[in-house]
Amino acid sequence: MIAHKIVPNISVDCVVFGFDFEKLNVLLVERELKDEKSGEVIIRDHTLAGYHIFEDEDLDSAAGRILKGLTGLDNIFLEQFGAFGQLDRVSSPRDKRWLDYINKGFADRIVTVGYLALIDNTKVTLRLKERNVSWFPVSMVKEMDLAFDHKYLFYEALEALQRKVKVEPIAFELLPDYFTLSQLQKVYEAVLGTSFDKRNFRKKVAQMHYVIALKKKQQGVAHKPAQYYLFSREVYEKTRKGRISFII
Amino acid sequence: MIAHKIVPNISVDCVVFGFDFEKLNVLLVERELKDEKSGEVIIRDHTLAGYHIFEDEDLDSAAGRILKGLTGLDNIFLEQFGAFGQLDRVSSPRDKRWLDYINKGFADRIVTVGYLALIDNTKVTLRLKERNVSWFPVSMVKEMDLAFDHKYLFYEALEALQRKVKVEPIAFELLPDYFTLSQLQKVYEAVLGTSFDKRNFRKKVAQMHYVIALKKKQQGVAHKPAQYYLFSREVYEKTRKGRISFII
DNA sequence: GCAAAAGTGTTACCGGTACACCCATGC
DNA sequence: GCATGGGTGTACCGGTAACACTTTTGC
Repeated sequence: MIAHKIVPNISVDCVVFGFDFEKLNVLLVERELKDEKSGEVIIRDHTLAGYHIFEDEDLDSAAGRILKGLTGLDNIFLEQFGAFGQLDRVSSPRDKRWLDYINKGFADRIVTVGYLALIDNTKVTLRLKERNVSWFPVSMVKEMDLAFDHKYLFYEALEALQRKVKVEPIAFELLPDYFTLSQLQKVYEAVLGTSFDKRNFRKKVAQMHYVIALKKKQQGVAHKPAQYYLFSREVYEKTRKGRISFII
Repeated sequence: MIAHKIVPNISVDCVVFGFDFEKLNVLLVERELKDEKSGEVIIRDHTLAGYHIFEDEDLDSAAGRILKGLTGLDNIFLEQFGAFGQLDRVSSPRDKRWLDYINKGFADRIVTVGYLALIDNTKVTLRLKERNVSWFPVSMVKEMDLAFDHKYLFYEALEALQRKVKVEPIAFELLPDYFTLSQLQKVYEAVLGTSFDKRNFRKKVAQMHYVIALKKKQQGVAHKPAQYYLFSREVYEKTRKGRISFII
């Protein structure tokens, strides 16, 4: 393995969202520091998935590399939601102690670029146990301790997700390749924190010609089996409407 | 004046838009390099308004500082539209030569944070002539030479502006405090590159209760004088609709 | 046969769009 | 009085929202 030189004052942090057909979850990494002598736990909290960028990679590659490391997946949906450079973002006593401890030559002043990542839960559950990484319901984050300004970054990412999901077909990134309309509805509801009328929802989806019914149906379920659908990006790109009107 | 230490590998670049009641313009800084002996012009092109951040300021402050320097204005509308860290963004021969020439200790690898700035033209026209800075019609940029990846940044900013203007009340940032409805319509048209029906546009504005008619009317114009309006952010914040529906 | 989720239509209202003429002012 | 931009209403259409029952399957 080649040793890459890190850029000491620039990092990327990924807010990775996943959907378990019930609720929206976020991927967090456990951070633990024990006193070397007493074994007493000094720090135990969580961080976003992030790391410094390398001298020889750009920002998107750095984010991709981090996600690949955590999930084993390439081609994850990734989009910036902001750059954060507050002077004090890395300087709480707890965080300073942590930085001293890991001692990798990071700067005191770190600007981080936040990436929103959406992943299909069904493709990753396996790999997570190998690492101190796990899914947490989005609703639980507000009671958790997160390192640095990561709680702030998390909420910025969540807002970006909520904004974008209304306007771009990104909800599909949280679902498997084949999904039912109920699952699709639940993603939207989980992300936006609302609920929709089933019939109206389906009428709307019916107008999205890029959501295509398959021959396949659910099997082995104790109710009327649902039709599977897929999202076609090609059809989307061809048929997207150029809505020019602006909103009140 | 205190000497601030710059961060050699992090900059901000501001894409400053202005509106002259006709078309959308962008503020660009002339860059010129002459050969010391022959006086021959080696580089003459334009750059965005940008500079490295200082060790003791955050990203927003850096952008604010740069704008203050160019326009004399505080409280300009400022919003990030992305962070850019391509490995080659600063490495064309021309740009390398320029960096050698100014020789301020910048790094080879610079990550820049792009800021979208919207300013009220009527408040700045005075100060510009003092500097090698001027307004260019947005439509002219495609034929211009811009430094580094600034043309790319410019178009990213323009797209961000077009996206946001449909969804947030930022068009007002490009207008004076008091404006007529025709002026408002023209801003939207200039930004989005479309045209709207006058009656429909006014019906829409009538539903924006945060656009408030004043007693004042235009004076000295060779036609029916127009009513002035103002944008009230307070009313906007109070009455904004929580549209939850998503778009096809 | 019953529990569980899938699937389906109608009506009422509102917002969007298309479209043409009169008004107030300066010169 | 004429040129210039300001200002206004109506009819149609399509999208959104509210609402309840039947269907298919596993057990």
